[in-house]
Amino acid sequence: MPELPETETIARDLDGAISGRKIKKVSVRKRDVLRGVSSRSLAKRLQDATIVRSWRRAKLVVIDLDTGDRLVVQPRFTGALLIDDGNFRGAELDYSTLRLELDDGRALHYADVRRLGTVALMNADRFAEYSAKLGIEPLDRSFTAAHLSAVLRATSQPVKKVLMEQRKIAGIGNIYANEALWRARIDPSRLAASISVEEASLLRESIVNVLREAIAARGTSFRDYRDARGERGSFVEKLDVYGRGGLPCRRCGSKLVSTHAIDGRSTTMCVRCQH
DNA sequence: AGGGGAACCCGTACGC
DNA sequence: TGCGTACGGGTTCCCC
Repeated sequence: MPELPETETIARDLDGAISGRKIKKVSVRKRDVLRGVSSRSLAKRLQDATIVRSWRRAKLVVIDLDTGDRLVVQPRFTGALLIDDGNFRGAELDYSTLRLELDDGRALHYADVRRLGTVALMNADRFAEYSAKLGIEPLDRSFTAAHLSAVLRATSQPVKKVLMEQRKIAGIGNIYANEALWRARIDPSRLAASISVEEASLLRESIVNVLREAIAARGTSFRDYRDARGERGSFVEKLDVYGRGGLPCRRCGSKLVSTHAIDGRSTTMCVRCQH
C-alpha cells in the first residue's frame, strides 16, 4: 500500500530511469482506471510527448510531460508503475492496465490487480487546483511543530484519523500513522485537540523520522507494494507496531493490542507505552 | 461546514 | 471439494 515513502521511491526511480524519453505508443487495456480522460484522449495527448521528470506529491506519482500535461498516478493498494526493459518473464505484467511504449524500446506499465488505483491526465491549471486541496508535505521545512499543533487543535477527531487526512497532512496512511504514534508514545484514540504543544513537537519528529527511514529502506512491502523494478521495500522488518498485534512491544515488552474501534481501520498500539 | 456512509474493485479468507 | 459470499483498503462523492 503505497504511502509517502513508497510513492517517493517509485517517483525517484522513474525520474532516473525515464526522464528525457519520448512516448511512442499508448495502449489502454483497462479503461476503468482512468479518471477525467477517455482512452482516446489519453492516447492522443501522450503520443510523442517527452517525459520531463517524475516526482511525488502526497501519495501520487506525478510524471511531467513537455506538453504541459501531467500524468498523475494514484496506486492506492495494488497499483504499480513498472518499467519493462525486456527482463520481465513471469506474471509481472498480468495486471497491466496501461502501457506506454518508449523511444528506447522499454515500456512503462501501470499494473493494478484490484484496480482501485487511478490514472489521470491533468493540464497545469487542473493539477494546481487539485494539489491545492491537499495538505502540507510532512517532509517540507514548513511542517513545524507549531503547524502540526494548529492542525490538531482545529478538529474534534482522534489524532490518528487526523494524521491520515490528506487535506490536512499529505502522504501518511495507516502504516506510518501507527508507527509515528507509537514512537511519540501517543494513544491513537486521543482527541487531536488534547495533544499538547510538547507532544505535537515529539509527534512531528516521529513522523519525519519514520518517513525518512522508510524512504531509505525503499518503503514497506507488507503485501503488494513493488517499486518500478518490481522489487520489494525492506522497511517491513523495521515496523514497530503495524502487523505486530499480539507480539511484544519493543520498548516495554508488553503485548501489543490491535483494534478497529478508533477509525474503522486496523490500529496496533502498546497500551502501556502510549497515553 | 464538517462528518458519515457508499461506491469503486477483485483476491483472499471463510462458511456451508 | 466446490461454490458462494463477506471483507479490506484510500479516496471521492453525495447527503445530512
